[in-house]
Amino acid sequence: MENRTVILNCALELFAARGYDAVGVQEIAEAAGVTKPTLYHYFGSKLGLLHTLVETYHEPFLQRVELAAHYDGDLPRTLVETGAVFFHFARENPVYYRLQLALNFSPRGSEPWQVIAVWNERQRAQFETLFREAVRDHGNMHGRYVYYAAAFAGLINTCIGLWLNGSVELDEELLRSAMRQFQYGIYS
Amino acid sequence: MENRTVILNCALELFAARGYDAVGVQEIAEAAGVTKPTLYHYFGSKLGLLHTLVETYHEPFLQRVELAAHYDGDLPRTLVETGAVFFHFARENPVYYRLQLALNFSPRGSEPWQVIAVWNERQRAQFETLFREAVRDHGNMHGRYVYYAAAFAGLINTCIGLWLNGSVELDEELLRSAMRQFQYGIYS
DNA sequence: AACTCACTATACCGTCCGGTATAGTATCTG
DNA sequence: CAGATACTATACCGGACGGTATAGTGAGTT
Repeated sequence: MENRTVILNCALELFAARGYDAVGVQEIAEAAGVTKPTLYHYFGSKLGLLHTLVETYHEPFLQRVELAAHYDGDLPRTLVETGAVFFHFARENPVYYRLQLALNFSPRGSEPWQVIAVWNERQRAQFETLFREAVRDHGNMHGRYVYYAAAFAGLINTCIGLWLNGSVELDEELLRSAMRQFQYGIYS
Repeated sequence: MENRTVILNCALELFAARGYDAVGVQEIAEAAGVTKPTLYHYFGSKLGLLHTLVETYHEPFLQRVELAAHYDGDLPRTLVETGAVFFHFARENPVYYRLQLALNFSPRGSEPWQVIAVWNERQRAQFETLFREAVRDHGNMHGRYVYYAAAFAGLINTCIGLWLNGSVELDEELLRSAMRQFQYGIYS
C-alpha cells in the first residue's frame, strides 16, 4: 500500500478517535511510518489532509444517497431506501461516520467545520428536494419540508449514533421501525 | 459583577463560539479583563473552569427535567412537559446549549467529553426510567425503552439544533407537533 | 499598628504545534 | 551513462499553549 493511502487511513483513525484539533501532524506521520515532509508533499497542509479524507468518503456516499432519495411518488419506499443507504454506509465505514458526525458539531465557521459544511449542504438540499416534491402528493405537509428534511436526517443520525455506542443493532428491523415512526408522524 | 462571574461568562461565549480546545486561557483572561493567575486562582485549571461552567448551568436544568420527566400514567402529557423544559432552557440559555451540544460530540474519552458525560448519563437515566415505567402501560413498547429514550432525546436536540441555526421557531406549535410525531410512532 | 487573607500583576517555564529549507535517494527516460 | 522526476530524511523555525513562581495590594480583624 502506498504511503499516501497509509497516511489517509492513519489520519482517519486518529481524527475519529481523538478529534482533528487534538491530533498533531507529527503523530499522524509517525503512525503512518513516514515523516512530516512526506505528508506535506501529498496533502499540502493538515487541513488539506482532512479535506482529501472527507472527499474520498463523502463523494461516493452522496452519489448513492442522490439515487435513493429521488422521489418517484412512493414516499415510504423512498424513505426506507434512503435510510438503508445511510445504514449501509455507516456499517461499512463506522470510523469515518463517527468522524463526520464530530465534524458536524465542531464550532461553526472553524476550518474543520468548513470542510464538512459543503457536503452537508449538498445532503440537506437532497433531502429538502425530496420532501418538497413529496408535498405535492401530501397536502398536510405544506411548508414544512425544511423541518421534515432536518428531522429525517436527525432520526437517521440518532439511530447510527446509538449503534456506534453499542446500544442497538443497526439492522433491517431498526430501519423499518424508525422509518415507520417517522411517517406516522408526517401523515397525521 | 465579580471577576469570577465575568470569567465564567466570557469563557462560555468563547467556548461556545470557537470550541474548548481552540480557545486559550490567555484569551479568556483578556476578554474578562483579568490576568491568567486570577483565572487560575478561581478555577485551578482550564478544565476546572469548564467543569464549573457546565455544573452551573446543568445542575438546575436537570433538576427541572427530573420533575417534568416523572411518569404518572399520562405519557403524552409527560413528554410534552419534558420537551417544554428543554425548549425553555434552550431559549433561556442558547449559548450554553450550543456549547453543551458541541461537548457531546467531542472525542469520547477526551477531557471535555468527560466533563459533560456525567451529566449526560444522568439525563439518559431519567429518560430511560420514564420509558421503562411507561412500558407497563403500553405493551407494544416492551424492551425498547433504551431506543425510545435515545430517540426522544435525539428528536428534542434536532428541534433545538434547527432553532439554533435559525431554521425554525422554537415555539409551542413545534413542541406539540414534534411530540405528536414521536408518539404516533410509539403507539404503532 | 500589626497581622491575616483574598485577590491580582509581572514575568517566566518547558513543551508542543503547524509548517519549511535543504539535501539526498530511488526510479524511470533518453 | 546523463538527466529529470518523484519522493523522503534531517533539522530547524517562530509562535502559542497550559501552567506557575514571585511579589505585591487592599480590606477586614485584633
